[in-house]
Amino acid sequence: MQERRDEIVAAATELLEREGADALSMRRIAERVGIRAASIYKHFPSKEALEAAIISVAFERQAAVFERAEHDLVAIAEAYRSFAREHPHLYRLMTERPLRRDLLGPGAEARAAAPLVGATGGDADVARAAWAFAHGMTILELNDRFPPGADLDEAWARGLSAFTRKGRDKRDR
Amino acid sequence: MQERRDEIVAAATELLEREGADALSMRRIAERVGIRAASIYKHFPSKEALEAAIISVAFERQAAVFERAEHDLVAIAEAYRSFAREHPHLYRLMTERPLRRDLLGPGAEARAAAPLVGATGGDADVARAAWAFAHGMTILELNDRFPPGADLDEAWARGLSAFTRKGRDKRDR
DNA sequence: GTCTATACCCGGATAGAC
DNA sequence: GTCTATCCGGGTATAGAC
Repeated sequence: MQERRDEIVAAATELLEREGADALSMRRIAERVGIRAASIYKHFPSKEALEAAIISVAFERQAAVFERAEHDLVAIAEAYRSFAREHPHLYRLMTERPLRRDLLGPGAEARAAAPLVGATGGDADVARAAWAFAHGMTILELNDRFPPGADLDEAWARGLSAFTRKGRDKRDR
Repeated sequence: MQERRDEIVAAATELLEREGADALSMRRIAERVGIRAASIYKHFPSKEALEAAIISVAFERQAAVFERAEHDLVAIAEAYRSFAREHPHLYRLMTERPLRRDLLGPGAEARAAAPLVGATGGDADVARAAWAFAHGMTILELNDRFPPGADLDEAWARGLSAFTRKGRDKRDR
């Protein structure tokens, strides 16, 4: 009977994506499933555990998307940005707090990260820098922090060129 | 009698820095000032307005720090990271939500941003990319998102070199 | 400009019956 | 595994006296 568990995670994810983190209460989640809030505790020990399940599924979805852009840093960056724009509340839940890794599905985080590591030639420092850039652009855009007229495509291009051989050649030519 | 107003902002900032965003309630703030929560509404129309005042002061503090690192991107980046590590909860308040610019002190945001724009030679796209990188590194570090052994100094160096002439020369040599 | 009192709403979580 | 009932806590904000 893991089906009910999955159903709760799916309902919670949909609620989060539609209405944001403030709407993600045990009562609202239960309402969507058609049960009472207390019953969720038969499937998850705490709200935190349920959130970790939401995040685990989201990592797997991300991994599936990133793998399709295999080994191309620019394509991965585009997929990263698109995922966040399509699921802004989910993306925030995934990134804006420390991760409860002990509650995540095993390997989920690593699977989501693998394509980027591959695309940066296995250099972990460069991969981290590239991720930081991508996350920074993404979250600042979601939070409306750039000025209204800002050309974000151009800012992305300027930043990404730092992490690609081709980009450096082009800029320094 | 703006003194009381300033006193409230100072008390709220201290409370935020010590105990984090969850502790920042009108009741807790008032307690620190030695008044009742209801009295705060004689000085601020809403909690949001009080938060905006906290952020305005924080921008001015940031501006003062960044100006000391004038025109040197690496020095500004170091100051940026240091500010966030010294005031993590304040930094989160400043960055993790859309800004209520209509409630901020005039020019505060621009003064904090000016040193970075200057250091990137006035190229707004590069300045935005550099800011995104710095924010991404900073917030991911604050949220413990990098692996335990990660060499963040090195990741910072790799990313920053993208935005400096010197860095590019060195890497491509 | 501060107080008391309160309206009004929400949250996570547990006990115990069925 | 679901329910009802409840505990216990918290929050922003307002009314009206002083």
